This record gives sequence, C-alpha cells and structure tokens, in this order.
Amino acid sequence: MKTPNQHTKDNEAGEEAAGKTSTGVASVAARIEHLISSGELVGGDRINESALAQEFGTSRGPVREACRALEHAGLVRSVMNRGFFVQEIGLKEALDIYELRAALFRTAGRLLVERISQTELAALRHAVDAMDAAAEANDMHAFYTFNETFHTLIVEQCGNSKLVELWPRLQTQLNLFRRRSLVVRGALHDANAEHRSIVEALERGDATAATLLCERHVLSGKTRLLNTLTAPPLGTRHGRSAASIETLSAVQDPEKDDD
Amino acid sequence: MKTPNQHTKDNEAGEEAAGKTSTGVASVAARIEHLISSGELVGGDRINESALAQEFGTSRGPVREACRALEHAGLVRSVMNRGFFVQEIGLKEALDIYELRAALFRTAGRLLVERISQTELAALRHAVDAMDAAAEANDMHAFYTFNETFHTLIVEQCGNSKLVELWPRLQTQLNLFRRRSLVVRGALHDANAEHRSIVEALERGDATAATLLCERHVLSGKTRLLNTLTAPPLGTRHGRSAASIETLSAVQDPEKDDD
DNA sequence: CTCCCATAAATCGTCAACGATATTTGCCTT
DNA sequence: AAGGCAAATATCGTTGACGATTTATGGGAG
Repeated sequence: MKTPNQHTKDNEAGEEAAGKTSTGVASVAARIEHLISSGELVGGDRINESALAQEFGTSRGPVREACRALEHAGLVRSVMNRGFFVQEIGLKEALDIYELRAALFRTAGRLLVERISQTELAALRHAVDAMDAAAEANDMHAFYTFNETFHTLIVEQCGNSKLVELWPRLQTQLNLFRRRSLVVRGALHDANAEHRSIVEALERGDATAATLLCERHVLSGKTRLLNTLTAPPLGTRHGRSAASIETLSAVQDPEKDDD
Repeated sequence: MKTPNQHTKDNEAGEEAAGKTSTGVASVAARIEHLISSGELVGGDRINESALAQEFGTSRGPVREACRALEHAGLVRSVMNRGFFVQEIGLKEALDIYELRAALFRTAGRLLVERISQTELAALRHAVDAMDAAAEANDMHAFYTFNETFHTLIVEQCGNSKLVELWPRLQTQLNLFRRRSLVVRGALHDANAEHRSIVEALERGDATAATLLCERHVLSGKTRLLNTLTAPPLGTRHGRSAASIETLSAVQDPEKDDD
C-alpha cells in the first residue's frame, strides 16, 4: 500500500514503516517506543543511553535525539543530569488522555460526516462486523486490532492533518498505562454497539449524531476503564471461567522498585 | 537520604518536577522558538545547525536535540540528509489547528465549570473588562495580551494536565501562520462578547452553555480569521477609515516573553 | 552497631572531528 | 550557446572522547 501522495516531492523510496523523513533517529525512536510499549521498559525506569546505543548498534547521539523527540511526544521525561526516564502514566493522566481523545474523536466525527466516501463507510462496516465476530469468538486480540483500525479509519479520514498527527500520540501515551487492555467481555458488545451507531450516523449523514456518538464512545471507554479498575481483577462475577475476562496485555509488573 | 545541605543553587526554583529541567537544550529550543516566532526564521527556511550553534555559543549537539524536540512539537520538520526546516503553516493547517483548539477549549470549558473558584472567576472577569477597555482604546497589544491570559486561565485551570500541555503547543504552531494577528476592529467586541458570555456561563455553573460557548468561541475565531483573509487587506469595504481595520499583525510582538 | 563522610564508579551533557550526502560551480561536449 | 557531467564546497549524520555531576561503595567516628 502506498501512502497517499502528500505534498513532498523528495519523498522517494518508501524507507521504513516509521514514515518519518529523517534518519536513523526515527528508527531508534521507533525501537525505543517499541521497547516501551512491549513492556520491556516500564514507567519510571531510567533509560541508559550507552546501553541502548550499544544494543542498537549506534552511538549515543541518535539515542539522545530520539529520547528528546520522545520527550516532546510525552513518552519519556528528562531530568537534569540524570537522563531520560520513561513517563509514568497514572490513572489521573490516563483519564485526562481519555478526555482529550473524546474531544478529538468528536471533532473527527464531526468533520468526517461531510467528507466520508462509500469505500470508507464499507471499511468501517467491515471493521464493525469483524469486531462483532471477534466478540462472539471471544478473540480479544482480533477485537483489539479491528477496534484500532476502526478508530484509525475515522481519524485518518477526517481531513484534519493535525488531528491525524495527534491521535496516535495520545494512543501511545495511553498505552503506557499499565492495566491498559483489561477488557470485560460484555463491554465488547457495548463498545461495538456504539461503533455501529456511529457508522449508522455517518451513513445517514447525521452530523450532530455522529459528533455526539463519537465523543460519547470515547467517554464510555473511559467509564469502561474505570469499571475494570474498580471491579475485582478476576472473574468473581460468574466464576464460570477465567475466559470471561481476558488480560490481553501483560499485566506484568513483576518487580518494580524505584524511588 | 542525606540532608540537602548546600542547596544554594539559584536555579529557577520549583521547576524541576515539570520536566522542563534538562540542560541547555531547553534554552536552545526556547531561543530557536523565539527566532521563529519573532519572524527571523520564516516558514520553509532551513536551519543551519553550525551557524545557530555558533550564535548560541554552543555546539551542534544541543542544537540538534532542540531541533528534534521542536520537530515533534510541530515547529520544524526534518528532511533526511538535508537538515531541519521551519514548518510552513498554510491556511489549511491553520484552520485545522483552529478545529483542534475548538475541541480542546470546549473540553476545557466543560471541565472547568465543575472546579472553578471565585478567585479564578474574578481573574476572568478582570481579563474581560481589560479587553473591553483595550478594545475601546483600540489598544491591540493590550487586547492580545489579555486575550491570551483569558484563554490561558481557562485552560490551565481546567484540571486536565495533558490539555494544559497541548494548548500552548497549538498556539505556537498557529503563530507560525503569517497573517496571524490580522484583526478587524469590530471583531474585538464580538470576541469579547463571547468571552463575557463564557464567564457568565461559568458563573451560573451552566455546563452545557460553557461547553458550547467555549467551542463556538474558537470556531468564531476561525471564522474571523477567514473573514480577515477573504476581506481586502485595507478598508475598501466602507472606506470610512483605515482605522476600522487594524493590522495588529506586523505587530510582531515587541516583547515575547517566554513563559 | 549505626551514621556520616571521603573516595570510586557510573552516567550524563557537551564538544570537536570524520565520513557521507546534497548543492553549487565550472568545464567540456554537441 | 545550451545542456550535461565532474570536481569542489557546504552541510548533515554519526562517532568517540572529555569534563561534570550523580550514585554507589567503603572506612572511620560516635
């Protein structure tokens, strides 16, 4: 898939998936980001520039630059004379991010109504159907994937470049929140019902409905997160099977001592 | 664990926790940002690392890191093997930023209603009154200043740290837009009327009104920008007086105090 | 035995230097 | 003379090294 032609003429030979037009720094930043999102680097952990440089087969310069970029991206913070630390995302900040995502998604929906095409609508419908199927099959990973594509589709087609630029950044920050993907089974159907109503609003061209539904969908996600946090961690509800609650992603924080 | 004996360092007190504490890099980034906002570096211009380094009395390393940070801040873009270029903000992107600001300001208003205090309300009222006075006196600079404080007050007190972090970044990006501060005289009163109604909604604790008014205020600003752009640059409309249209623009801030 | 201070190790922030790539200039060919 | 190719310049990306500061370690005093 070629990315739609932007406006740069000197962008040739699709380099890497990162898409950043810079240098190896983008690759290094991506790898650090992966280290973080994969859980190898947990919030609050210090980033050893020399070690990372050696691991990446590069020098400290690019690592430093990547960290500086990630700092403004909100993934790490820099402390004077002590280096870079992985940003810790507490519950408060996670909820704050949900608010921002709601605001952005709302705007995306509002803008998208005016310019959505049939093919994009079809793609959205497909994603929703796939999520329904995944929810039925209890395939959390598939659900998670199609959920992301659904949101990404809406955001990336809304036509607001800055919003497109901002959305994944918030998503990544949110992924720093440890118990991110603790999803209750029933919530999947709820969430997808919201997805479906969003698509229906888009089909009708109902701007106000799409706007409101998009906002409320994210805020519902915020509520769902709160529910999963206040609710007991494992199935005390039915006790039928641990499968009713899936921890899609590593709730692993085996050992973490800092400060 | 040891008592901090000699802590007589006269650094900027109480800023370390914010993450701003890094090194001279922050200072370099600030200076580059100032170079951009002051107009010495125009959109599309290339950033000569060596020259800047020499001008700042530092080396290329910090300059590079600062540029990398500014890249993720949206002020510059990096092109492989060609360096950093000042980001060009066209009309389309400026309008996109207005949409984002509207979404964020809307959320700020919604959140602020629940937690605003009397002192903050008083501060807002003071800003509005000052803006009215400035509008009467046709003092564009004062109006601009109090306008900024008004928005900043609302944003910074909304309680959403991520929003507080994001708002000034969008503001700075918007400042890259060339004819940013082309303001029609009558628009000042309109804008301040919106300000006043926002404050009134906040006083009443009317959440829905505050939310809507905040959003529409920014969108009105977007419309005002469009009007100033589509309208002829100097008063050919009424021809009454050139004073009816003020170009605050070239005003290029006498003193841009870095926060 | 505990606490405190001096010393040692580790790591960061910064710098100057080296190869690599883009841009410019000048010469040669048609 | 115009266009294209090749050398020359300028600038970038990266590297390794050097102080500066923080953290860990060990010994001595109370």
